[in-house]
Amino acid sequence: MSTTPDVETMVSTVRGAAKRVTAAKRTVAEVLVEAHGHLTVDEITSAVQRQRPEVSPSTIYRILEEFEELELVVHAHLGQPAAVYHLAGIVHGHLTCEICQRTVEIPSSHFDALSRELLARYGFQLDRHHLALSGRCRACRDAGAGTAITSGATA
Amino acid sequence: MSTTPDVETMVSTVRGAAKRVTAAKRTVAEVLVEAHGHLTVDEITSAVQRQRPEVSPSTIYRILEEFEELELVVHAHLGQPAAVYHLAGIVHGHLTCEICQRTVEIPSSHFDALSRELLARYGFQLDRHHLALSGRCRACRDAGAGTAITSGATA
DNA sequence: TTAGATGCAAAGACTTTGCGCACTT
DNA sequence: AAGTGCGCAAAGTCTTTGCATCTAA
Repeated sequence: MSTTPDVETMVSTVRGAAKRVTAAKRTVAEVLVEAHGHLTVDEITSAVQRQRPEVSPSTIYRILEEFEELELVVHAHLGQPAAVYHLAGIVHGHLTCEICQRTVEIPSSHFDALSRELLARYGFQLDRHHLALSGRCRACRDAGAGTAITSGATA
Repeated sequence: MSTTPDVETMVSTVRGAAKRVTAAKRTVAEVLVEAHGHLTVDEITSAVQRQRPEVSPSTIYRILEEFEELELVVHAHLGQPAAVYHLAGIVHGHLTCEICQRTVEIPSSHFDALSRELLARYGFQLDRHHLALSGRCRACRDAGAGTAITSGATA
């Protein structure tokens, strides 16, 4: 039921919800489908503007909000202030290193036991789309805090 | 090693770090010690200003930053954009309901197994001070999304 | 045709920064 | 006395909102 949507599916969903299919929406959908990791609104905006320079950030926000209501995308808050978005259906957890800020995606199955425990003990239904944990990645731990950013930037 | 600090301990730590002990810092320390849950900067500011109206938010930010460097406090990002702060030593996880925004604190022991798994599998050292998960609390699940805010506000 | 979507600009929430004076040491 | 820390105000980042216009249906 939660397979990664493609552009056509997304377009159909929008249409099916009695919303309008616009060029901006189509482009955002394309960008999200082509992107592999998570993208900030800024990144999405830049990518969209490469094709359609007139599209404004506020429109991106509105489109993402709509896509989220339609359960086409989900967002998460990782280490940085700006939220990141990715397609729904790619259900996974995020491990963000608080030193180098890099994020690793891990299968959400790692959360199975915890999830069951939280439900049983607290009646709390874990949202598997928003799983974000912070800590220190191996590289930064090895480097001993501080001298961490060796190879790249955000993944 | 990580017992909850009291005001005196905090003051000593500040002094020991060759930082100055000011009225504002003392008041922030008091507020944090007296508070039981986590507080936003806004809440801390209001509480501090009740005693010292001249203290400005920017000072609170600077003091919290210093306290965090001294490992006296930690902050976490729960559902809302504003970060929340609490004393270090109160190591626990946070479960935030994405409907009613209420947060429950749970013992971090729930994360033991997951923590071991992440370390073994990814070399990722989970930061037990920043544990924040979102999902739906029992009340909101029972109420069936939407009609959720029945009793109170943020805990 | 007509209501939803967009673009632009302004406002809003949260946080950071610059600067000169006050206060701790 | 010396220099850190503070108050105030301005700027910065991320996000939301208002409104006139445009456009998908």
